[in-house]
Amino acid sequence: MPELPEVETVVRDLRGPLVGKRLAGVRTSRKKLRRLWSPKWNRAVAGHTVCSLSRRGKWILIDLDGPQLLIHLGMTGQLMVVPSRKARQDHTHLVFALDDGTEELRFRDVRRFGCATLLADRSALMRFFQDAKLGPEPFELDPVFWRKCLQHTRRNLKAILLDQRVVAGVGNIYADETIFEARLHPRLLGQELSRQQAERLRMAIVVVLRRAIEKRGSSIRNYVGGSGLKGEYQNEFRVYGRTGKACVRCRKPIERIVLAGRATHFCPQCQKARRRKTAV
DNA sequence: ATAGGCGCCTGCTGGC
DNA sequence: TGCCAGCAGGCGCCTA
Repeated sequence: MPELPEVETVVRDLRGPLVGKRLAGVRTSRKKLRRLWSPKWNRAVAGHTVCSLSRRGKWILIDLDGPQLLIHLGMTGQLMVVPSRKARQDHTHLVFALDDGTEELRFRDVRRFGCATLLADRSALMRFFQDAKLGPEPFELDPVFWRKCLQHTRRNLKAILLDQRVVAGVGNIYADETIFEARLHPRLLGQELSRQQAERLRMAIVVVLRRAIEKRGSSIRNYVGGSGLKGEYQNEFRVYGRTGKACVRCRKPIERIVLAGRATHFCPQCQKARRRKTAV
């Protein structure tokens, strides 16, 4: 479910119900997440107030006015504030009681590819992202840096867009939609792009992600934002999940291949395999 | 440097 | 109808 637009939607939805609230206590399930929640963090969190919520790539950052709570939703993670009386759904791994305990913040993750971790302060947070070599936000992607990432690599466009060190937040859906928007073939190599094509791709990322955020992300399967409202961008997919269906531009059937180990959808007519030979 | 494969998990769908 | 392979929005690790 969660790529950048979905994570951004969750963060926006949760600001209202969460900012200013005090975390009273933490309860954990026995099942282990990818990065195990350490019991000693329970005390480190208790009594702290949520100062702000933000997003970095696909990470959710909860600033506890000192300690930094970091959550990644993986493939199936959900984060929501609900009345405590409401029955806990299966696969709820972390529960933070809020204020007087009438409400709680719940982290639920069916496949447990997500994780939650606590860092001591902002500088630890900086170090965390540095160690991960997390790339820039798509909306602040410097054209010169971007070109450098493409110029000398023999990786294909799909692999490059999925690489969080190049640009943070793009996943499988938005990679396909972005490459279609730029009218490039996903199998093209970074080094094969002309300067204009590289710039077209960079702008396509921004266009696609902005639009997806406007539509509150994509709800395929059962994704809902932090408020329980569904996303609508799935109704605007032009290639993702449309194998065999007519291209919205040229009516040719959309094809599905595997690149970088992931299902990849594209229009064989609109997205040319080879860059046009430039007359020298 | 880079592609490809696997593993981590659970649940749903489509084809037989 | 029932079963099971295949597939799913992420990511880290290993090998060649």
